[in-house]
Amino acid sequence: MRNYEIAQILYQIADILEILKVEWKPNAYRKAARTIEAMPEDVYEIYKKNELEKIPGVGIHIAGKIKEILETGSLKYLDKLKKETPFDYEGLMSIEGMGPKKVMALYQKLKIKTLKDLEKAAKHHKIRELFGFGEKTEESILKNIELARTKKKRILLGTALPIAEEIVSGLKKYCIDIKYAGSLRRMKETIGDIDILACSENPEKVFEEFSKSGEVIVKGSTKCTIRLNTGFHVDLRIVKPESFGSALQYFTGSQTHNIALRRIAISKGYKLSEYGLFSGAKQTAGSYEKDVYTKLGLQYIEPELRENAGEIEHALKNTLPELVSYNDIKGDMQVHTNWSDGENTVQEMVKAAAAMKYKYIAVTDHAGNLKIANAMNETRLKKQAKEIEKIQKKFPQIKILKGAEVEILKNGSLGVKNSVLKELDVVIGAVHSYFKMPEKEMTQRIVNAMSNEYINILAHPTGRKIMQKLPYGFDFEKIIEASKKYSVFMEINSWPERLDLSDINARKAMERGCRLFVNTDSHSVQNLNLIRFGIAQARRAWAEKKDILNTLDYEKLVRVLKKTSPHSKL
DNA sequence: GCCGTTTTCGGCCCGACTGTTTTCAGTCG
Repeated sequence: MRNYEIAQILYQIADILEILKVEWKPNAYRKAARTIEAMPEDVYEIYKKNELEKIPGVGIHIAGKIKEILETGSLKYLDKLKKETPFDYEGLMSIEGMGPKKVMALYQKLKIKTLKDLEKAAKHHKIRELFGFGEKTEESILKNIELARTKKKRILLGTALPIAEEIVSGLKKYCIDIKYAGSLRRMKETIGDIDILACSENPEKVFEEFSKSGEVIVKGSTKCTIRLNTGFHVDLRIVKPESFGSALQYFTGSQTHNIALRRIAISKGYKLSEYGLFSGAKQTAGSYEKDVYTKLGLQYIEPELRENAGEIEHALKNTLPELVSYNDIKGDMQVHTNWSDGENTVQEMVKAAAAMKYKYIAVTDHAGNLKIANAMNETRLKKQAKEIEKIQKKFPQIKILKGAEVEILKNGSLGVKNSVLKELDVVIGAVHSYFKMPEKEMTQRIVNAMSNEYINILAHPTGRKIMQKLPYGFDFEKIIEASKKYSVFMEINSWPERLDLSDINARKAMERGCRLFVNTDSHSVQNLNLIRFGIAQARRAWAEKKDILNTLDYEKLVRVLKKTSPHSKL
């Protein structure tokens, strides 16, 4: 049972309790759910240590329920609650504008149980007759049912960021300041909607220009929401300059981070809102985001850390890590060319990397017997090595490492002979087949591969693809141990649908003493820019510069690849 | 249901927008 699943159960309880008009308990369950959802440590581990009640927001009762969930896989309390709400509350509440109160009212007055019932009632104009409902509510229900059918759920960070950047740059000329906020600024792997914050002397003009990008859903004096033709929502908020910092703080979230921050504000006699930090009627901070944190007695917290996953406690004690920066990367360690399945030549890739001021780049085309991806055999590897040597002479400012991405076979051996691997500067191992092996065998397979003396990097270690494919089952703890034992380093793959290791797994690995690489797995020149997504996940995992090995100078990097010093001494 | 250098009882983040009703409840973020 994963943290996510436990959180979902607690959210369900909160929803039902809210429908049943129970006071405050929904907040308590929701708070516990959010904490658990964002926690890097497995709840199961905490349960084993008998420390469930140490989780913030979890008291004796919720701890008992988590225990039951972990021990039996279900929860009697939830089953009982579900019986009290014999209608599809989840489906009904998934309709925009439908909350617990309306869902319950419609059930009691019209016996509406399902989305179908709801649609039918609306079409027959039954809803407008009810007290508290009206014609417009009925129309919006019909419209939103239709939209829910086509609605896209969350989208990848790599998809959302360019959209946001385009909107921001288009509106810039009408604004004093404009920035994207929300989960996008926190660089979360998926984004629910895009939040943009601006201050301007002519807000109406900004809203007018903004409205051209999509269909207007909500429009007030300070806020406008549009729907892009992909179904995706973009919010624009306009505030006064003296509130821009506090608004940026507020709209960056996360929600749990903000709630925690506001509680600190209250405990110090302040009130914190998007308009500023107030002591009575007097604003003590607001123009600059940093001031909000400073005035609350906190270290500035980078957006990527704002998940209420320990960052506030550290900020209070001034012990936050100095995160690896977006400029710290000195080279990319996984890059494909047209020797295998990449689009560009070695020279084009090297030239692009040099333009990024990289000090080194590893050319790591697929090698071995992999049927897909045009993998190279021994002869072609040798040929490519010669070409690399030629190109190296043309680009003295950047070191080109000869490498390969090698298949980890079913039994854990590598798809290329050791005598060939020996000649390479860097060897990347990856699982590309037999994803559904039993957990024990998969673990042993990967550990076997890592014990090979020439392998350096384990690529996209869990094999997950966001919103498409779950990680293959294996014991992550054992891989962490193998990583340290054999000096084979896991990567954070920057590809937006991979981001593998994830922020949570990367943090777990680093807490256990692992160092990582951040690579793009580029298949074209443009892909080299994906590195920012990988670095973002490293930052979300609390990585400092020392934790990321491709921040090292070339000379030190080579020592790492030659495995001459143990993992712990790097 | 949780939590406490104001409290073991009595609070619980805060504000915008919409639609309904006519001063506010519900929903959303």
